[in-house]
Amino acid sequence: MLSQVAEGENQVHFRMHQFLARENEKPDAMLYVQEGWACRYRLLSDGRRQITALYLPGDYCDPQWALGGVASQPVVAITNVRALRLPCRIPSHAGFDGHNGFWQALSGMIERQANWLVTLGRKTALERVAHLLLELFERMRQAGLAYGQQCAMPLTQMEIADMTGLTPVHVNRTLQSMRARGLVELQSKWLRIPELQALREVAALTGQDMAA
Amino acid sequence: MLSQVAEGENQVHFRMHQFLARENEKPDAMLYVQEGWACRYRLLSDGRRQITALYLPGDYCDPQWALGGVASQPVVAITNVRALRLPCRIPSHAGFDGHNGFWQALSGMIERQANWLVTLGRKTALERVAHLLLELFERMRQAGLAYGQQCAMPLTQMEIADMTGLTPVHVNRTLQSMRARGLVELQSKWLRIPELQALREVAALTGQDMAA
DNA sequence: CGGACTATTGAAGACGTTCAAGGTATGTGG
DNA sequence: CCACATACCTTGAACGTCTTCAATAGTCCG
Repeated sequence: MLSQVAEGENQVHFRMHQFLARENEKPDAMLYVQEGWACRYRLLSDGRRQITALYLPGDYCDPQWALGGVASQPVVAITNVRALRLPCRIPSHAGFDGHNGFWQALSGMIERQANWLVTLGRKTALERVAHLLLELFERMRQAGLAYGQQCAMPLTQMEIADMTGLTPVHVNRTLQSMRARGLVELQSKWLRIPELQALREVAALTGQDMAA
Repeated sequence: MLSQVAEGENQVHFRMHQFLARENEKPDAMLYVQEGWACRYRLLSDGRRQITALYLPGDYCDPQWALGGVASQPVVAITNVRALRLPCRIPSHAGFDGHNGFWQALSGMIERQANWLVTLGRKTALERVAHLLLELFERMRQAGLAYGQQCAMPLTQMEIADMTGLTPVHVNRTLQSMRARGLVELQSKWLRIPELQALREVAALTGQDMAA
């Protein structure tokens, strides 16, 4: 997708739990994630945390940096991450070549964000977790990282909780319920979805929520 | 803010409850809201509704249309709306003139969306309603439509519920609690905030959430 | 092998929902 | 200008989902 020229020079690595960006920092480059997962989040003063975006291989981190010039929320590596540094500016819309993925990435991020507003505002624990697992699988599949009906899933239950707005305890119970129903198989950081359609129905998606 | 040339020709009106855009429609123009309120939302199959964005005077509806070319969620007028039709395309970033507000509007929308993820995922009813009323007041103030510590607030309690992810009944009780504490005065579509700082603390904002 | 993080389980409790009814505005047509 | 219909707001009581607290097991990795 990107030019191979001088890739090595612009490649950067982050270890698990290392920051890709800190709050209110002015990033000097956007990152094109090649390997590993990261997340953007916000922390409330009493410790409550909400993850507001996930970055998977093939994602730009973060398109918004090119708009405002500032990272308003911290981004931290969930696993080890390998990425490419890209110029942090709005590409000319005339020359779509080179970074033709930028607008698509920005649009996709806004779309996903709006979908999560619906999920966090109106859905049950079961629907929330289903939404998350489905989105992860679909995004991994589009990145060419799904194998059949399964893919890597490095999130801990606490991270799932911080994404879905639940407590880790309740995520645990919800996952058990889903396993018991045969909706998902999830163990040792690996996710398998026996019946994609069944999980879609449980997630209460509207059809516009994500690539079918 | 916008050129006065030929304004009349491009001015459009929408009545309360009329659609500014329908789901999956390809809008032929962006709208610059001059007067009135509108909202974007998503409806689940069982009737649950979540509002995902509010459009107030001075807002663009919707910047994202210029990116994807499609309105993925319906937009409906909350009050009567007067707006200007603008070309629905990404402005050249070299020529900021004319639509210099576009990037700022887009960036602001993404920012607000991320803040609502935090609120819907992690905050209590009281904090949610406080966040909403504060945001409305601040945005109205920036649009020059606040008078002292008050501004118009045309939302019904049901619309507040669909924005905050609560039930209308609980919004009612939350508002009463806020009134009893002297945090807000809200009657006949008019909002007054006696102590801005007190409400900010109740909203559990982080300082980055919105213009101070 | 030890230490820390992660997952699991149980019991009690809180916050918000649901259902239902009554009261108050608001706007329209006669 | 009043009558009426509709929408909106308010209140009460019972219920349910999810949280909180706490303790135990499992897993990973140096």
